[in-house]
Order: sequence, then structure tokens, then C-alpha cells
Amino acid sequence: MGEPYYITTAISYPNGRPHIGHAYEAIAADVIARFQRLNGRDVRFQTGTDVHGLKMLQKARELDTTPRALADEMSQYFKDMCDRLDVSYDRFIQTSEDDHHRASQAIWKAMEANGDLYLDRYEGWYSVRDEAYYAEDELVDDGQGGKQSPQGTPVEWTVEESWFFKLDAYQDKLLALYDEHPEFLQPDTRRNEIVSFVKSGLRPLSISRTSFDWGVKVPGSDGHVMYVWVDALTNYLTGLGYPDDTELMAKHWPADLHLIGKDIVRFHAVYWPAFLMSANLPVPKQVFGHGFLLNKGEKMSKSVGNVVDPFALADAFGVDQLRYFLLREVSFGQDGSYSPQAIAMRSNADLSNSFGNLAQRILSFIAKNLDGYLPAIRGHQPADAALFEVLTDALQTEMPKAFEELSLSQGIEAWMRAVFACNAYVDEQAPWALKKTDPERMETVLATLYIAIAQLSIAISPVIPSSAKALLDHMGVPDEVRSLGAMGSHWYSPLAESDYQVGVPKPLFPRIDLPAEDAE
RNA sequence: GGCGGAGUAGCUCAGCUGGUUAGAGCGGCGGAAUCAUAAUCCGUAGGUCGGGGGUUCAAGUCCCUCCUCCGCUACCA
Repeated sequence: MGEPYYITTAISYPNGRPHIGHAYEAIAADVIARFQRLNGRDVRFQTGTDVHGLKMLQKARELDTTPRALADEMSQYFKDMCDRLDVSYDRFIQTSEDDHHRASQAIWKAMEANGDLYLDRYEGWYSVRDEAYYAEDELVDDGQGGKQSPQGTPVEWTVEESWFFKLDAYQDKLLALYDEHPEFLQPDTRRNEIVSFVKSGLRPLSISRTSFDWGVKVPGSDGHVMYVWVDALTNYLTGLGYPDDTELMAKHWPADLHLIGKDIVRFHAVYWPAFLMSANLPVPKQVFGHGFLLNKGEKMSKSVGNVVDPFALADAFGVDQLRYFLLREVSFGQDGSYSPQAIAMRSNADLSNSFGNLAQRILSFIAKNLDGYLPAIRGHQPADAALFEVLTDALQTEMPKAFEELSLSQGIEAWMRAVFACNAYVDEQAPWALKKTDPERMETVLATLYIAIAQLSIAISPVIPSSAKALLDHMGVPDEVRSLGAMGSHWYSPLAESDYQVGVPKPLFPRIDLPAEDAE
């Protein structure tokens, strides 16, 4: 096995069903994970759900069920989503699991042993009805000279016993981390925000609650459960067997990449490394805060009613079409916009017309004119070598480099350039004309294209895994060849000599015709 | 208010440490071809690079200022 690579998504808070934003993060992480596998890395990929906290408790009460039952039920939707979208996780964690409680308590004890925790009082404006604290500036006038919560519920000054973490003690170490390892937090704009936040001064962090009990118990402190972020972040360790001295921990910690949404950058770029430093554990190599998906340029929200169900999108457009669209169209790290029209256009232009049709025209030509027997290579001409050079450059240099840097859409652009080059080559060489004038040359041209199509499929397989696999299977490309390292090896002639026959292909990506209704 | 980011062809965007006629994709237009999912290929589009000022032999690319939009400015998952 190659070098270890550990990637995680954030764990989702399942107080509602998964929406397209969850799908986007899971898909992006999956593409990176699959790319690294293709790249020969020993990949571990974790995702899951964060089920503790007040909101889940409230939701459970609302539905007249227990938080655990609700957590199990809702988590299943997220698991189903991953399965539906071909998200190839190794571990799906749910924070109510026993090993996770054990890991969270272990990191707590480690921080305590390091002298960073202390018991004190948390004071603030508390709304009994909301079961939440509000900051002074969040309060609104109640119309009678008093204050009330933004929800219009009464608040009172409340004092609660709470454990605190000496976050302020880590200010300098955190700033040094950002400074010495700019790659730790990406994109740059997120790092700027965090640096200025940390520079503005850190305060101790309240990390336990006594007002409810749905969470991880604080060790040796009855009545306290951990502030959800303490246990939520710890999930990244739980999945590796922490606190035990496991092979997984040795191999995969620190994580290579925590892929998260831009809204939770602070927790991952400030609290998490501070917790880890306190517990004497190495910090992750990189945190990447991706952007949000906007529905036709507008933020999704339940109240507006423009939340999109990923299952519905997958059904309507196809899983690979959806995956391709999200990664090709959205510049990774920035917000992106999507609409049915945009998905259809992108899928039709790139997948159906350019790539799918390339495979279709060549494979069916071979199937119809050569009975599906693979043509022999009878001496290459400069044009063939030129095509291979373009392919190698795009697929084995540019694309991996871009993916390594998480410039995913740029990597796919490089792939598209290779696809264009192949279609241009087809038109220049015109095998249908060679059929009458120079059948031997025709064979070489078709063989060249066969190899090219296989390479294109292998390179794009992280993005459109099931379509790529279907095509490679149809073409009889051996499994051993399906990696970045081996895609350029000599597998074609042995396959051709083995009397392999390609069947008449079916269009890989049927064109999407949108119904006239633009609404929704 | 403070800090940070963005404003480039109809649309979506590239443009690193300043330097030949400002680029790509999509759409549009004009050709070619007919193997293929009416798919492909070639050519084309002349946009004051948000406004104004400045530095420089030379500025989307640096400085100042103004306008517009967005993000962050802690205990909410």
C-alpha cells in the first residue's frame, strides 16, 4: 500500500433530512478520496452524524420520541444519501456510539491532565423556553422597557456551573500555526478571517452544560455533558480507535484533510487544534472550508422553501451527472449556484456530447466495422504521438496537480481539453474515410482512440465512478490498469490479441431534455 | 465601525511575483464533415477589465479615493 491519506467530511447535524449542501460536501470528499486511491494512496475516508445537543433533544420531544431513536432514524437518511451518491466512506460514525463516548472522555481527560480545564460559572441571559443563552446584543425590546429573546420569549440573568477550556492560552500557538503552515487553513480568505479573529483575543471557552443531558457525560463531574463541539470534533479520532494505541491511529493521524463548510471554519481551525495541542496530539495537516450552494443565486432555507433534496436531483439527472456538475461548475472553495438548467446544460455539453459521444462513435465504429475485434496498431504517425502527448500532459500531470491542490474544477477542465483533443483527432483522421482508402491506418487510428478513451475514463473515474467503471468494463480494460500510475502501461495489445470483442455500446450519458417548466 | 474578499465579453468565470494585438467554456453567428447520443470539427464574437486620480518606459495586474455586493467580528447546532 502507498502513503496513508485520511480525509473526513464534517459530521452532519441530522435535525432534518439531508439537503444538497450535505450532498455537495460528501461528493467532494468522495472525489478527493477516490482520486487519492487512484493515485495509489492508502485512503481512509470518514463521514457521519453529530447527534448530540439541545436541538436534537427538542426535536425528539416535538416528535414524541427519544433522542436516540431520532438520531438512529435521521442518521439512516444520511447513510442512504451516501450510498445513493456513491460516496465511498470507510466509516460512518454516529456520535451516540459507545466508542465515541469513550474517545471524547479520553480527550477530555487528556486536556484536564494538561491543566487546561477548570470549573467555573457561566453567566448570561437565559431563556427557559428556548433553553438557550443569548448575548446582550441579541436581545430585543419587549415593548415594556424590558428585554426579551429574538424569539420573543422572556429571558433572565442566569448563572450556571460550567467547565471551561483555557482557549486563551493557545492564542500564540495558533497564530504560529497559521503563520508557519499557511496550508493548514484554506482557502486564503478563510485563513485571513481566522487570523484576525484570533488576533482580536481569545477567551476561555465554556465546554460543558448542565441544562440537559443528551450528550457525552463529563468524566467525574455528575450533571455535566460536554459542549457538543468538544465531542463532535473528536469524531475524527474516534474513527481511528483513539484513545487506544491502534494501527489506524499510527497510520492515519494526523488527518490529511478535514473538508468542511465555511460556516464551521472556526471550530475546526481554532478550537480543534487547540484541543489537540492540549491533549498532546498532532494537529491535522489541512482544513478546507468549501463554499455554499445557492439555488439560482439565492441561499437555501426551509422558510423560503427552496431546499433541494439530493435524492430527487440524483433521480432526475443521474448520480454521475450531478457529481460532475457540482465539481465542474463550482469553483471549489467559493459559493456556487445551481439550477436544473445549469445541470442539464453542463451534463449535455461535457458528458453527453463531448465525452460520451466520443466513446460512442469510436466503440460503435469498431463494433460495426471490425465485428468488435480490437484493431491492431500498425505503426504510429506523428499525429498519434501528438495526441498521446496531450493526453499524458492533461491526465497525468495537470489533472493530478490540480486535484492535489483541491482545484477540482480546474482539474476537470484539463480533462475536458484532452477530450476535445480526441474529438479533433477523430475528425482530422476521419477513420470512416480511411476505411476505403487505407484500412491499416484506420486500424491504428481506432486503436489509438481506444487507448485514449480508456485513459480518459480512468482519469475521470473519481468524479463519475459508476459510468467510468461501466465504460472500462465494456471495453475490457483490466483492473490493474485502472490507476494513475498504470494507465499508461501496455495493456492494449495483449487485450487485442486475446480476441476480446467490444459489443455495440449504449449511450453512456443520455441527453437531458428539460421539461418546459422553468419554475421551481 | 474594524478586518478581509469580490466587481473582466450576453452568461459562468481564468488571468502568478506589472510588459507583445485582455483569455477559456457556454450561448449566438458562419463554414466543414457525416463515424456518432441532430452529437463532432474549424472560424468568428471587437469587452472603456466598477468610477476617478496617481506611480511607471509599461497596469485588470501596484498606490490613493469613491460606488456596489459579500464574508468575518465566539459559545448556535
